[in-house]
Amino acid sequence: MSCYALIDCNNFFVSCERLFRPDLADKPVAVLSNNDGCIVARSNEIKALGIPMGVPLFKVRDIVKANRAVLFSANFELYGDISQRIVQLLREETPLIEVYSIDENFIDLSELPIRDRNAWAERVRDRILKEIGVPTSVGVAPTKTLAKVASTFAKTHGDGTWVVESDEERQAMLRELPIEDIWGVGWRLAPRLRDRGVSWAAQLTDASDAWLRTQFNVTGMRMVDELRGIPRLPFGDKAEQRKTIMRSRSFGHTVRDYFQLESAVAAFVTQAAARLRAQDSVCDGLTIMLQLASRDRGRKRYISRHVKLPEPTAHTGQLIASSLEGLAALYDVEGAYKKAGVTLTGIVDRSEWQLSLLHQEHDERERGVVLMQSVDTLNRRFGRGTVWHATEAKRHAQWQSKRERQSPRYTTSLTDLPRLHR
DNA sequence: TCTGGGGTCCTAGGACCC
DNA sequence: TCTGGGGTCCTAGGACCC
Repeated sequence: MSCYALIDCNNFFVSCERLFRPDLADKPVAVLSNNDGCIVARSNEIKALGIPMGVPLFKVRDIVKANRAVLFSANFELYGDISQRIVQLLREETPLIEVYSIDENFIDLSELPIRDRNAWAERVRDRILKEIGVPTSVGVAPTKTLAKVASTFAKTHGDGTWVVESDEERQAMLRELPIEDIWGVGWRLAPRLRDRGVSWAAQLTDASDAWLRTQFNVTGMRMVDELRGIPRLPFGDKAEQRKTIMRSRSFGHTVRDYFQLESAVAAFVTQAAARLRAQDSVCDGLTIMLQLASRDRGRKRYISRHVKLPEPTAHTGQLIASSLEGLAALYDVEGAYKKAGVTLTGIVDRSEWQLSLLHQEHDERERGVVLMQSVDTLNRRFGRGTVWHATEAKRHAQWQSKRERQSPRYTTSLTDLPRLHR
């Protein structure tokens, strides 16, 4: 039978900040999103104050102040580095790992010769806590969705671990799981299901497929199967192959100047293209998106334009050229913009696409790919932005987000090393 | 001609997660 | 309680073509 583990880092960004600030161990601590806009990570003390996930900072400013909560701007360089150390540790356990997000890793335990899964889960949890210093919740179950549920039970019902071995245990867990806590049921679906008398996950797995199909699309049906113990989600490398890749950022200030938009778009394309090459793919189109500074009855307004590429590519220069066509078509001198973004679409494996190529064209394209790979290697080794495209023109980069409360890059920059003595 | 069927591409936006 | 972040996937509806 299939068996997956989810290793979920508790309050991850907060845990990373606390690694170098032990004085904050039992204080209310939160981490903000880019541009210091929303709260995206909360210590238990912050959660206890009733501050929800993703809330805009301005809405909770008073309660933050009254409780002397400590706020940090997001420091992704630090979190990314700690995350990589955890992945490395897990790889010592098994190569069958899927890096799901910066703070979540799945492991396929199906084929591993483990006699006692409880003991395994506890040992892994202990290792990450002792060797890296980050507390985790480890859930083990027959599907990825159930492992995710188990990891939340590890927090609420267990001592950091929760293992589902039998079908009785699976059903017992689902009888205690409110539908809104299911991975894939959000604020829209949950009230609708409750209206129809469904409050617990077990009621979903017991429902007839005919009825379920009237409530869910393909994604929802997949989710129910997963809860029933039937794996429907891909695992491993395949799961990391994105069908779309997006990079976007809100500006620190409203932007009107075309050249600043150009430099922002070029920077986003550069990042997205590196991600595209990292999964060894090419794309055949891209969409440029701008968010307008003005609102329509409180709603955000977006405009977008899709550009079809002359041929599939992963070449940053070609992608930037096409993206600027799209930007020029969207741009209005009268416009004021809050945010820009780029989405790469029509993504296919490079090998798949190469099969359709003629021989003589092949060499020339291959040289472009090799050049780009060298750029990626340099930027990986010496830091993002070591080699960059002229259009990114740093002198125009006044669109950068706000980061007013960022902690030092303790682990990735020599100038930011913690000091023991003055 | 405004029409009927079917396919594809684009835009806008919904829904969810962290 | 549904948005002052970022990201992915999905779908409805319109335009356009055959």
